[in-house]
Amino acid sequence: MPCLGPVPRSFYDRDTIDVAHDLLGAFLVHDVAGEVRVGKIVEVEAYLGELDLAAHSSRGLTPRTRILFGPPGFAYVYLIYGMYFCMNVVTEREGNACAVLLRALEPVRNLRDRSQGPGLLCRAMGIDLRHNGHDLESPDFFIAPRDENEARQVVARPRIGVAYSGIWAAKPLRFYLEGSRYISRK
DNA sequence: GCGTGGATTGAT
DNA sequence: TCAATCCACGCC
Repeated sequence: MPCLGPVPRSFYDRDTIDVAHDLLGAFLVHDVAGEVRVGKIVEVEAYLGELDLAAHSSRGLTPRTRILFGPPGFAYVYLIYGMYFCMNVVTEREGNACAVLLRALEPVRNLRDRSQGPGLLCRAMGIDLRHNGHDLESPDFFIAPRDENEARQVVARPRIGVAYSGIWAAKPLRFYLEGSRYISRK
């Protein structure tokens, strides 16, 4: 069982790869009209800021990427392919436009639809554009910490769907829990 | 104003 | 392999 309550903002105000690792096994919690949906994060991707050609922030500060350039601990949600949403958590200090994409959840409570893959994750959790810029310190939508005593193995692989990003495409910035049956793809 | 393409997904 | 579906963003 997840211990209830959000991780502090300082959790996000760290190196993005460290945050990505510590998000694996943590719990995404969203109160949807009184129904509390909970999923265990089993797969993420790190996006390392303006230098990372796979990151949205690599094209600079625009209306869409405003949240990425802001302080850590906020949700960056965007529409992809006109039909799905993707959720990131903003990391590192304000101005370092880094983030971690949440890619797959293991269902814990009130998750009836599949949540493997960033689009399905948002659909199952009831996340959409209204949550862009949401402060993850708030009680209705937050991330609760993982159990640090739980044994686990983290696998690093190239990120999905970023073949256009040159040398950044091959970097092992996708992380998942080894053995989880809920990761989005092999 | 117009054209292009995307951090996806599921069907063919 | 491809279509669904829509908007951000670059360029005219």
